[in-house]
Amino acid sequence: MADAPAPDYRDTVFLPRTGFPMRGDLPKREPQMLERWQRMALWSKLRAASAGRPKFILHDGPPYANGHLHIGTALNKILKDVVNRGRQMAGYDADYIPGWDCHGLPIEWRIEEEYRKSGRDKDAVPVLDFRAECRAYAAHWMGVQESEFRRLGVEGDWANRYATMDFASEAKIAEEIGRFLLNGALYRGLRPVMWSPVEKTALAEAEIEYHDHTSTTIWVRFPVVASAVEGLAGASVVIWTTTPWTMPGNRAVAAGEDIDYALVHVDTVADGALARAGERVLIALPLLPGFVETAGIATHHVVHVYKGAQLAGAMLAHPLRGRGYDYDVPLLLGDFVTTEAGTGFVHVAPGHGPDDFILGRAHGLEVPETVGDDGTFNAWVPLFAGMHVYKAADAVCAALTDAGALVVRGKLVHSYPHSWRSKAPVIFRATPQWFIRMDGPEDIRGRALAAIDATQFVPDAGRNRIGSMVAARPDWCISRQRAWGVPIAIFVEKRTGEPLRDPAVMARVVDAFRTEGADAWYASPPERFLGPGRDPADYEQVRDIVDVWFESGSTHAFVLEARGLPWPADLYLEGSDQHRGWFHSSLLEAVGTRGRAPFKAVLTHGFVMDEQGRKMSKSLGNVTAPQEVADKYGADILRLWTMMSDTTEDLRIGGEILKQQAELYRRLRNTLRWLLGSLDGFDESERVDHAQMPELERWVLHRLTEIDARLRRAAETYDWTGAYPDLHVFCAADLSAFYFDIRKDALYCDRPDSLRRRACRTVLDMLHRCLATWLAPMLCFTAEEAWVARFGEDSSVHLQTWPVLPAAWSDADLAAKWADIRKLRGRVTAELERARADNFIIGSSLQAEVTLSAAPETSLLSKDLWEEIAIVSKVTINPQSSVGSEPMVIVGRAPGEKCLRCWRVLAEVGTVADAPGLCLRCADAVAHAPARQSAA
RNA sequence: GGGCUAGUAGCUCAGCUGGUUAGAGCACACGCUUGAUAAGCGUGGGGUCGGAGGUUCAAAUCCUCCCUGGCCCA
Repeated sequence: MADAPAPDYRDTVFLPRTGFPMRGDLPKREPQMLERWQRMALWSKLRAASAGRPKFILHDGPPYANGHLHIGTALNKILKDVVNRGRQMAGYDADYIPGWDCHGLPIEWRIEEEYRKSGRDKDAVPVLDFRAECRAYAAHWMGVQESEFRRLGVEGDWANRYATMDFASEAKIAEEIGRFLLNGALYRGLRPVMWSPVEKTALAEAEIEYHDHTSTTIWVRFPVVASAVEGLAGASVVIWTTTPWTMPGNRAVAAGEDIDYALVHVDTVADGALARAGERVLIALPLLPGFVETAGIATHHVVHVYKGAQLAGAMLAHPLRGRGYDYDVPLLLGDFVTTEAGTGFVHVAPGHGPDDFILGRAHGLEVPETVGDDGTFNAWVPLFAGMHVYKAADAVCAALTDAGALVVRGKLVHSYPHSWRSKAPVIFRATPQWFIRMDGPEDIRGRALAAIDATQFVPDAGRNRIGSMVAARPDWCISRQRAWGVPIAIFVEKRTGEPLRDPAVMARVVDAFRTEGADAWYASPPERFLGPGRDPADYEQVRDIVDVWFESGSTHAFVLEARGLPWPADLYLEGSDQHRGWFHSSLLEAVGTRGRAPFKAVLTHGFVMDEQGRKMSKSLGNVTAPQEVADKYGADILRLWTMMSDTTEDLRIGGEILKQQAELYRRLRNTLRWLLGSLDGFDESERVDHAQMPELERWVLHRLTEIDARLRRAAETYDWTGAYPDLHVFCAADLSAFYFDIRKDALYCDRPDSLRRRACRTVLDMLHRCLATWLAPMLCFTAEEAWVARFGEDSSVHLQTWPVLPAAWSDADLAAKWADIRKLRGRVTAELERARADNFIIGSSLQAEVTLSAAPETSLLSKDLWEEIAIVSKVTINPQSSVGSEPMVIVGRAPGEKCLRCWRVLAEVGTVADAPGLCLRCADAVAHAPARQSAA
């Protein structure tokens, strides 16, 4: 007996047992999960299961069908997916229809590029063939992006996704334009627009970017020919401009009302200066010193100083008078004139600038169309006909010099608008365009502002941002001179110049588009739409297409309304750049046609930066691609990253950050794994009522009610920031490091019928159900795996709703008490550590005996419970506590032998006959518990 | 250049209606465990709260300016 081997009790211990692997192996497992959901038709099951519940509609803002997903698009879609799944599991019917934006310049540009590469001429190709190529291109990328979105776990009605190029969409877009036509808000006007001579089209603000550009600057004399003011006869007004090519379009000069202007007599000039001794010029007084130097004026004296208001009304000569520019040029007042640069006089060309246009219109000036589509001067323009405006500087300067009008010529590097596609500089050019008016009888602006007030913004700063834009924006120019889009399918009566406002014509157009697509506009003769009784010769068929922002601004009409979904949508969710983009155009479109916003709430997120907070760019090599993350770590890791970030601000991503996310994931996964293992063989008969549970279990259930409230609030308000980090802390700090660690003893070693163990397993069951369903919106793959591991292949966590927790579980007093308990426990673990480090008294905490004294907290629990909570073998509570002093913790070696089964060190070990090396509890357990079944 | 917005430990975030030695998780170091084990537990180090002024008895928290990012606009 003395040398008999120690009995091995390992098989009598209830260790965790589960097939749920420790390692996620997500890149491999996730695609299999996607196939499984496809097989089980999860989407239709979801819709069927939630039929009759309150609808939740997040209306998808369409990404552009061009190229692979980038991280920002992935972030956006994941966030949408979590919001949708969250609402679904909170008890709604969250129907989600993803969609794409298909028309527009970028795709058209790509097709043109292919043409150029293969030496084909775009203009020689029939427009319908060209459009067909664009359509095929967009369709291709829609397919690519769909599979990339789905790989990220994004769930939605993919089979019925929408696209702006669907025939039904094109028809609806035409119909929406028709609404503006019929209600009078649509008009044709001449306007200076940003025009790209390279692409031969007007550009939207979104299509413009600013780069440095070197411009020729000129100072030019405008001789005064008539003025009510004494002493101006024979003098010249000097203007300054950075765009010499606009001189042929000059029709006025503007001065500032309150600016002081000096009448200067030039006495002497430097050699080579174009300024002339003896001449008199007008210059804004603050700008005189700079001008004198620039113009090479050696000596001068100021004859008189006038206010701008005094000068107004003077009549000037165009500097090229006698060379085809013989009209008079009035001197007007403009509030846009400043003395920051130039001469304080602004040359006004109504066809070439917004300020110029507005001032010209106010004074009834002509708006000459001096420049054609291709950026060359029109044939009627004297001196410069046929010349390209970018190459006109020398010619204009030569002509001005010849006319004796040029005072100085210089160069300036400044920020100048360029086309974002061709990178070429753009010009302002007056062209006929179609507009939706903001301040007509329809009062789109006023109603849009009211709609903004009535909308919930998350975060609230968005309201201010979109509000100031709407308040300040000009009329909406919706026409584009391009091929790939929905035509502005209307006719203009040649006799009156008025658009034809006939609902029957609109209806014919819409019907044709619905069955044949917008190509019908190009493929059919006009009489098909005009109908009988109208002579096509009397009408001009508009060939412009509509701004793509108008199309995407109409998605609410063809995705929600046309499909019978609730309108307005509950939520629009996009990046913060969409304040000027989709939120904005959707708002104006819906307000203009339906009088209110198409959304009840707007959520915005920030942009994704690299780990240093810098913008991602190929040249910096700091780009993180969502596909690579999914392939290397798994989509759940990317989803986790999204939800662990503060999405209201810009977020960061990179190698280190992703590694950290993988660590966070491991904690969540192992929590689920241990739960599953510890619930092995769980039977309903084990359940214990809340009232019979130990306080520790009731405390866990209390914590569940807190997390539950947190998540439900997130689902309701869409503000998920911090919700999942809180859940993670719960798993790490409350469960793994505290509750699980404490309960391992009871779970592994107690008799299966012990109340303590049954209560624990009851709680573990609840924990598993809560964690799996709570994590499901974020970790859609892993949560499913953890659900199926317990409830079988036919089940799905996504068909569940979040458990409704009994209100009785919430117990604030208990929470306060256990906060104190954990504080004291912290002192014990710190003391145990010191005992380990300093004196090598103990290794495992079960080798320790702890004496607690001198504080009221020690009486919070009984000696036995302190042993449980502190995971030590013996606790002694010293009754001689003096109230109010710091608790004293003394650590020693626990007396007795180590129980071979539960490893507690107790004096009682070995006292039971037939149970060598066991404590009383374990002896009892071994005697009464059947040997464990071997794992299946 | 203008509007909006941010800058708290190596990382992700709390704290910010001004008030005890600024917190958490992760990472890191050290240790324990070897019955969650390519896991688990504990202890610890680490921050002049972007910078400079100012208000106040007291500022990460309020004000001003500056620096560095970001989005939008010009």
